[in-house]
Parts: sequence; C-alpha cells; structure tokens
Amino acid sequence: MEGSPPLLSPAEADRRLRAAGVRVTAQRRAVYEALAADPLHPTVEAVHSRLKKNWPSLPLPTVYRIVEDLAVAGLIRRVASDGGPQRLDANAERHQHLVCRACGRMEDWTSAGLSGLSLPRSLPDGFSGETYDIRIVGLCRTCSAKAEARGIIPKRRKS
Amino acid sequence: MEGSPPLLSPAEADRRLRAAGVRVTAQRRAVYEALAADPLHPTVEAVHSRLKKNWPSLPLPTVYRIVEDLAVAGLIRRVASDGGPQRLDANAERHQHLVCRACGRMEDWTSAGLSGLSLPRSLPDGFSGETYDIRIVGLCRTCSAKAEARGIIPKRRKS
DNA sequence: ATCTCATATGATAATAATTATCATATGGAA
DNA sequence: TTCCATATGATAATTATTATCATATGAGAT
Repeated sequence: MEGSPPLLSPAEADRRLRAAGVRVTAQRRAVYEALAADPLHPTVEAVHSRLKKNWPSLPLPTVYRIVEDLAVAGLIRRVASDGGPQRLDANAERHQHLVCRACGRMEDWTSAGLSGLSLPRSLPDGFSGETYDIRIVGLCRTCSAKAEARGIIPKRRKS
Repeated sequence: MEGSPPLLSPAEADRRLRAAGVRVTAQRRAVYEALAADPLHPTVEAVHSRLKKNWPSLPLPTVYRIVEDLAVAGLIRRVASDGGPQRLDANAERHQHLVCRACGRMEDWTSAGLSGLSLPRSLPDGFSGETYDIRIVGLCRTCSAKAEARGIIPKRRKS
C-alpha cells in the first residue's frame, strides 16, 4: 500500500478551474477527488466505476469530458503509455513512472536526480522544451518472478 | 526533411523474426519496410494507408496483427503517447522523443547525455529496471509561434 | 522437389474506446 | 433573482482494436 499522492486543496482546485474558465461543479469535484484517491493511474473507465457508488447517474461520456476539462485546467495529466486506453494522473509533484513492460502496471516513483535533471541546452528547430517525461521500463516484482521461473516473458496486458 | 532512421538489414530482420518464432512473409516485410520509411511515428492506420498502393488487399486487422508480431520480435516498438491510437517506431537506436503538447507531433531526437544516462542504483519493490523512456515535452516550432502570437495555447490534436 | 501441418492471411463480425449531438439544468455575473 | 453561457444526462455515432474462421502458405521432414 502506498500513501495517497499529493493533491490540491479543494480551494486551490476550484481556483485553478476558474482561472482556466472552467466552471466549478459538484461532478468535476467528484471526478477530481476520485482521481486524487487512486495512485495507480486509472483509466477513464476505472474512474467512472469508482464513482458509481456515490454518483450512480454520472454517465461515462461526462467523465470523459470532465477529464478533458481537468487536464486543460492543469489539475491532472494524461500519462504516457504504449497504446490502450488513456491513463490519468492527479499527482501534482514532479515524479517519474515505473512501467512493467509485461503486465502494463505503472506506478509513481520519485528520483531526486531525475526530477532535477535540466533540459538539454540546444534543441532542434525552434522546439521549445518545457519538461521531461521519464519512464523507467522493466519488469515489476510479480512479472520479474514469473520470467525468472519460466525463462520466458509473459504476454501483453489486457487491462 | 530528416534522414530515414537506422533500420535493420533485410537479412537481420528475417533472422530476428525467425529467432522469435515468427514466420517470414512478404506482408511482414512490407509492413516493416513501411514503418522503417516513416520517421514520424505513424499509427497503424497510417501504415495501412501507406501500404494501400503496393498492397491493395492487405486488410487493416492484418496490419494490426503484424505490428504485434514485429513488436514481439523486437523489430519495432510502441511509442509512449498520451492516449489516442498507438504510435510506432522502427528506429532501433537509443534515442529520445520531442513531443509537442499542443498538436501531438512527435519526432526522434538523440541526446548523447540522455542516451548514456544510467538507471538509478536502487529501485523499489524488486522492480527490475531495464531502460529509460525519455520524452521532452514542449511546443514544436509551429505551435510555439502560434502560442506566442495569441498568448494562448492551441487545443488538443485530432490525429 | 514434394508433402505435411502449424501458422498466416483475408474477410468479416464483434467489442472497446472515444467523441458528437441535443434537450434540459445550473453556475455565477449582473 | 434573473439571465445566459455553459455543463450535464441521454443517446447515437465514430474510431480503435480484437476475435473468428475458412483458405492459403512457410518451412521442416521426406
């Protein structure tokens, strides 16, 4: 079990929404809270499921729209992944991701060194670099054990 | 215009396919060549379109299957992206990606420093790290110019 | 070179992921 | 409060991907 990731205070979250011209609604707060409570980079579908209990009426397309709104307002981000449904991240701190190439599991991890890495001095073309997105790819504990046992790597994830 | 990325020789490509237990077929060679000829990380759909001329009969689902086979055999990779259709890469050399957060454009770029970066000494849990996946996120020349002109960042990409 | 059979392809259907449409409801400025 | 631009809920449509199955073919054995 890992502690929940640093999330914005309700007041700060509201402030950022308004600053981006996005209205504050109960549904948007609920989606943000569901995301902030899940450190495993849930899919939109997963967020929707989690919300079923308290928001039985909230339809999936609305969750998609709200996710887009929250991303525009900078409350959450879409996490880079190798295809499959988009995965989300409400962790506001600079951090990296550990990605299992066998099962697709992805979790936050922070390296002081990597977090402090400065951008290359010269970039091509007039490209204006703003930040890094660093993933450490390998095998998670579970898949690593399996690979060791079988001498073969497992197949690609399903969800 | 950028030069085409380093690709495997036909003989080496065939060898790797057989080594992975994947039969060598004309279709698989064609898909690999189409991918090797496109440095802009095409989608499966884009590869299919490009092949239409020489392989009018090759159906999209087959391209999907072949892409999976080529990935298993290690001839190509799926590139990390923030949702949307999977994007592919036949560039076998260690390299990084420049990603425009506004239009989604993605291109190869190689930094000697980043390519040589060694993995953190200690990783959590028994996670066995193998490699980095590093993206430099920012604005491409085109979107950078637009943002400067308008004081506002453009909307999300469509393809 | 031919035979054989496991596997690939082509055609098609099905599912999953995401976006669009539109009538009704509501946040928040006046 | 009143009003209106925008959000939601319901639903349909589109896009992305995977499954199924009959036929064709690569490549090891004869």
